[in-house]
Amino acid sequence: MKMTNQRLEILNFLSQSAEHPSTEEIYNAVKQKLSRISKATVYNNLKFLIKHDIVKMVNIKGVSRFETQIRSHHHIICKKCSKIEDFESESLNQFAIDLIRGKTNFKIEQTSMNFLGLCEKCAAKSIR
Amino acid sequence: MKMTNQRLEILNFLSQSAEHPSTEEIYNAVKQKLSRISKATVYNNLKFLIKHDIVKMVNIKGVSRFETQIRSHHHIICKKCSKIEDFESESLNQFAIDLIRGKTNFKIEQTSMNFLGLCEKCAAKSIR
DNA sequence: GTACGTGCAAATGATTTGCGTTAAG
DNA sequence: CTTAACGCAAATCATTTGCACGTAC
Repeated sequence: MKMTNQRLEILNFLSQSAEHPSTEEIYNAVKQKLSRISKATVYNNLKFLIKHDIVKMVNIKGVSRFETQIRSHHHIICKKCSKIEDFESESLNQFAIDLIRGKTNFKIEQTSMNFLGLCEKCAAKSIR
Repeated sequence: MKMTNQRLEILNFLSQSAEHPSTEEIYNAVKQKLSRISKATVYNNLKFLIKHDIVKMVNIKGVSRFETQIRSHHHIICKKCSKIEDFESESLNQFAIDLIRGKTNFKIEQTSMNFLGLCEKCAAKSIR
């Protein structure tokens, strides 16, 4: 793997970010450090990092958002404000994988669970 | 709810389709019956049907795909060929929901799990 | 009759591509 | 050196929007 400044800064930004930034947000952030970086480079690198299982992508309302793949975890997403909360449970993963094995011939490599609903704030607001 | 021919045909096509067609595919199929239908109408109706929990959307490699919301089920997706297999398990849903309740204040309304890996065919091919 | 849905064409936004240049290993 | 990565601009693709007209209720 060839390591470039651009790749490093993207990864650096992603690993420090608790949010799940979009391509646009990543581009703007990295631009602070590498003013000449292009969007194509951001796209290329995100694709590269995903292929190498370093970064993970979630699609929320048609927008791609990214995060570093630290450990397998899942997302709890607010339907209204798009806020994402991370959620991790090894037992849930194991439960799911055990269940699937035998039922299908797919070779499962990765699980991605999204739970959709309302966050505390939006739930409070919607009681009219 | 106002029911139109366009809406009916889209729904009709989706409920007969075992695949998970994209907007483009839905448009082409419905065009056979309603030759004057526009893409905007397809988009509008899909959005409408999702809002009313009649249709569900999955995003695979940046492309939106749709299916009728018969029962809550999950997807097993091939990373290579994008083939989608449906997978249903009430006990898995229950396990996940029970686990989350208490850990977070989100009000979960819907669960969506995607399992990524290789289908039988692609797995066989990749043994080089 | 009226609000909502439709078809069309143009606009927008995200992502990809082609290509000449640059830099990592 | 050589190959992968970069930056830029143009191209493509999915989706949205504005608007005049049509139709379900």
